[in-house]
Amino acid sequence: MQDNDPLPSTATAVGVSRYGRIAAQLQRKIVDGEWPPGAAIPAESTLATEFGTALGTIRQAIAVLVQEGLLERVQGKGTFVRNGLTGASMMRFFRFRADAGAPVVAIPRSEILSCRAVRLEKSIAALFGLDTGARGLAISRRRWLDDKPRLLESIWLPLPRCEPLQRLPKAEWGDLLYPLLASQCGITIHRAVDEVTFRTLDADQAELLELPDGHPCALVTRRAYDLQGNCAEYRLTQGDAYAFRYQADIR
Amino acid sequence: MQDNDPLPSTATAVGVSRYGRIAAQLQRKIVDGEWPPGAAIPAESTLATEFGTALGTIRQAIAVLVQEGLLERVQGKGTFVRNGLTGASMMRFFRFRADAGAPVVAIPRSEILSCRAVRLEKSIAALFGLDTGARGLAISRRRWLDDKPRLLESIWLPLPRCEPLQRLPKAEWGDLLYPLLASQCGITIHRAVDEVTFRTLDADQAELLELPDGHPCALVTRRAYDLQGNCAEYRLTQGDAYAFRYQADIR
DNA sequence: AAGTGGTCTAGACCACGTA
DNA sequence: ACGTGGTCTAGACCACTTT
Repeated sequence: MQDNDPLPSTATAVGVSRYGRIAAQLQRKIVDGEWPPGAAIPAESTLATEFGTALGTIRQAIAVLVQEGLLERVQGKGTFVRNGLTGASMMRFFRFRADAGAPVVAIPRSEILSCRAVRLEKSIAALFGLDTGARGLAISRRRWLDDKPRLLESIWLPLPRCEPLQRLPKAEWGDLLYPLLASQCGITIHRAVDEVTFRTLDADQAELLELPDGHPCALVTRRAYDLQGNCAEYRLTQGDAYAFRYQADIR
Repeated sequence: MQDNDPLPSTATAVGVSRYGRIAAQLQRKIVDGEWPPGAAIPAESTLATEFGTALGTIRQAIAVLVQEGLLERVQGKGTFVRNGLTGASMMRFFRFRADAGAPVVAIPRSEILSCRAVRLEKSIAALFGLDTGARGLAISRRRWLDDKPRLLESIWLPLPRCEPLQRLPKAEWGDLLYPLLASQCGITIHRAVDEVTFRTLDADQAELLELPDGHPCALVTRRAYDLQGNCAEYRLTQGDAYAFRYQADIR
């Protein structure tokens, strides 16, 4: 019987139970990239003999990570490491295009207005777990759908980690940030917390969105977290309030 | 070994598995009121002998209902039927009071502006599973916090079921609807789906909320469901858009 | 046919809450 | 001390997917 280190690692609610410790060890393998996104993890029976426990215990450990959204079980095929968020989910807050009932899943085109290294505001630095005055990347984007400007985004990223993006030519950015964070910086965004409030647009913002000055807008504030649970992005997104729609399920 | 009816009953995703069927049977007991909200259900071991299955199978059945939000397990004490929603959760969408960081949990005072029987709009009747032209209860409320009007609510209820409310004097309504639905009509609200959009107030609404005409407002559309999964309430809530705040967790 | 996860059994001992 | 749910074992057979 091997009975390894407790390994409280990150966010996994690890009590002292066997399956909790195993779950933490499996999570470590995912976080360290030993089991990359999309890959299948060893079969339950294999893990059971490896860890020297009963099958049911391994199943319980896997259930924890499935619940956390890190793993996905597929009957008859295996258990797979989930890919991170793509970032396309931002559109779920807005209902652009004709309300033909069809949920909009199209990815809006991204136009990078600016991208430069800055000294991070105190609160953002703290969010990233950095010291006050630490450097970060500040990105400003405008996003288009159906040849109309729809969203304005201000994005902050921690700078030692996201340095590769600084040297990347704008032409190679593409329309989605998270795949870029994965390929260039090795950061997998796995969870995000969004907060929605309402504001009005100032003159500059209104002009960029081709809306009247003072027009009401929805402001979505996003904190995105990597596999280790560290915040790796702070983002403000603004769009026409009248195009805003959000659905919440309350149990 | 007893192997009772399949009992697909309501929303429980009942495949053909043993624990699925047992989950459906347990749910039936809750829905029928045999196990009322707050009560403890029999111990796992008791249920296991009653159903003639292994303990683990019962545990799996209970897990399904816990996931659905119908049951709650408490270590060392037992497994309990959860109380329905209180309705106080509407306030989680708004941040009134000074932004002292403290989440507002206070229940706003309810002022009933009107309450009368009407012919339901086609779409609402369909939502309730009633024929077009069926009757319903239409309620208009204004809700106060800190001696200021904060929210306007329009509520529709299906009428054969909610008849007791029609005869109830306004003085006895109190501030929350759902406890009233439970005590007067035997309806337990167990789940709700909210949708948030953005509007502006018309003159009448603005006056009632003591805001300027045309002021931006958030509109929350709610469909509330009872234990059987039938819709038992349709509600529109409007409040100052600049006091609106909603947080969403994306995994 | 072989391998995977899904279901199920019949036990055991532990941790927690209450009396 | 007792009853509850929480953890764990060492098997078994089934359903699904791929070779």
